[in-house]
Amino acid sequence: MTTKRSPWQRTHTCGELDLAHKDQEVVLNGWIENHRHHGQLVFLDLRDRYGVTQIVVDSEANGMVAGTFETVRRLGAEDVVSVRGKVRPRDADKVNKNRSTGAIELLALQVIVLSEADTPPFEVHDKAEANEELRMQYRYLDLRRRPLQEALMKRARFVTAIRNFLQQNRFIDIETPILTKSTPEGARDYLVPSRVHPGKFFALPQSPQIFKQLCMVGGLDRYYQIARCFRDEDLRADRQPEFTQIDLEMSFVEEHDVLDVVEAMFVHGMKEGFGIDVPQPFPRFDYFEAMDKYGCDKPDLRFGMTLVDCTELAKKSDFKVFAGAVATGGIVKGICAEGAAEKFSRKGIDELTAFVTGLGAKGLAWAKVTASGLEGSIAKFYEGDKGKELVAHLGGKPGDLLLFVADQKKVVHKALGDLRLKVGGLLGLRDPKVFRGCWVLNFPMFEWNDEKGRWQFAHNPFSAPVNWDITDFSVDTDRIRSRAYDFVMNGWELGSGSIRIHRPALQAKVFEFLGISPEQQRANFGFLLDSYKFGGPPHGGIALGVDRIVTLALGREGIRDVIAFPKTAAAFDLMAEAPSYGTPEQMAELHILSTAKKPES
RNA sequence: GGGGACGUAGCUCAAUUGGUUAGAGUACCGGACUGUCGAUCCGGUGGUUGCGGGUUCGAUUCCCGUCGUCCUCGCCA
Repeated sequence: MTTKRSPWQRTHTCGELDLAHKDQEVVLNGWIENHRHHGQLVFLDLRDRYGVTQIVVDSEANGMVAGTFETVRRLGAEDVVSVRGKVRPRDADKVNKNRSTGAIELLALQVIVLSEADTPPFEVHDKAEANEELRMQYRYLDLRRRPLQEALMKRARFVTAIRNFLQQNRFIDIETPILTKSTPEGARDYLVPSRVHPGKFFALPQSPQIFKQLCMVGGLDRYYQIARCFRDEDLRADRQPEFTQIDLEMSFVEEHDVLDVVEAMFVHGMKEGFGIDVPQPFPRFDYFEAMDKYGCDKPDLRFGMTLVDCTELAKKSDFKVFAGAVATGGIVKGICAEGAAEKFSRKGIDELTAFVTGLGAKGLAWAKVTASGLEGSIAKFYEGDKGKELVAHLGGKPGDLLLFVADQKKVVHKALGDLRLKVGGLLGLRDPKVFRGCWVLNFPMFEWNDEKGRWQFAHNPFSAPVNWDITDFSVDTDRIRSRAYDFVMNGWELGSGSIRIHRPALQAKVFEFLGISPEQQRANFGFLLDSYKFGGPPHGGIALGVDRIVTLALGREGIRDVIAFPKTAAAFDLMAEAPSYGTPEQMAELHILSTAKKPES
């Protein structure tokens, strides 16, 4: 084997030449991004991952290899070439300040075509627009562009920082199976038929949950994995059928141990990966506190405008809507939009009203605070001292806009919580360059499923109840809390975890309450339950969504913008055209008969 | 599974109330040009208006169905 560099191979990248390389003879490799012909003088922009360098091809240049100029005349966009040339400083008035290499240009001595390109289906340079369908179909072309390259490079830096941090904090990177067992609760599984076991299927993991807990039983103490997870559910801008989590688990810990280490890890990753300083510490909210103040379990802390309970004041008023809601067991809450009075016309408020009624509220009560009192739909019910009391209760001042919803608590929180976000957005309070994290703890353990007519896990079946000694889950079920926590930033749920149950009797009791028979427990989780019989340590952990974190940090629209090869909303890979039909031979070997009608081909 | 938006030249878009030969920019091809950097100038190629059906004298336009993309509700323990 030769170790010698071939003559066409690059000595530098397209992003690194500057005045320090003056007069050097170098070789660059890259794609033709643009070409500008001036008769006997041609400019080429040569692009690689590192940047763009201007190549000058002068038909009268000394020392240029014969035929080079004719070669260059035939070049087109996206052709791959090797250019040997001499680095030449540009005149001061010809410097391109938009490029790192803008102070120089490369005077070509020889150009070799390494690969010819057809006219691409869309223009590859950054300024050209192309619809997302086409960009996904020709993803390798979109990958040549800066936005995706930047996202992938920063994503890699972030993940590397996370790995380094966890390695230094005694976590072990452990791989868990991709071919595993289907679980009955939770999201729909992707199934993989077994050839060797007729009629049986593996499932792709929705997360490594059970395996990471088994790592704790296995005495590994601290586990982590940058883990691919699979869920066969309908997609959104922030969901893909396969996605990546920073998954970790720790033994002999309580909530604060997990939260502290994850918070430090996250802050480190944001700094190293994206250069973003995230202020610490992150507030830690009890679930009900978050619901009361923000109307949701993933508060956006970039601005205030918290929900204020006005139920007591509402009782005193003659406003039938308020009184009526209270009389039927409902509540009244309001938000105070600082300085927003003049920013919302009557029409603007009508739009807000339509917004909340679309969320189930019956209407929107409002008032503008003036120097003399209140103006607006509820003003006549809150004249004089009553009005002053209301304004003071909400912390309002002249120029503020007060917005109220009266209804059952659930409706109020949904409507007013979402309204808070909408108004905050309209007032420019949700700056994408500001990052405010928080924790929400002690989620309800169960939630009622109307459709199935039974209780189900609100978080996951392994989350411990706050009270270890609980014996009967059927008493005050809706008030039982679990030691589950969410990691939230700017209104996005970025991570979720819990302290787990590690005692088999308690785990069995939880399953029993949810109507999962001992036989089902054995069939689905037997190996986990068995493991606890041999000494399961107290443990807990969390999983953070890498795709969402990167999307948020870079201010992108959706997670497809930070994934190299994403799928469509219908979970289809437009480039690979996956999934595809199995051949009859494959199907037979896998003991599979499809009931789907295959379109005539 | 439900709702909504979109689908016209390789790409990004336009096309009056349903009316003449479906246009523009860009890309591409050809020509001119030795200092451009989103080069410029001149000329040219390029269309199953996603697909199928219907209404109509006439459909890019209206209706139905279907396919695809995106958003959203359900769903995502």
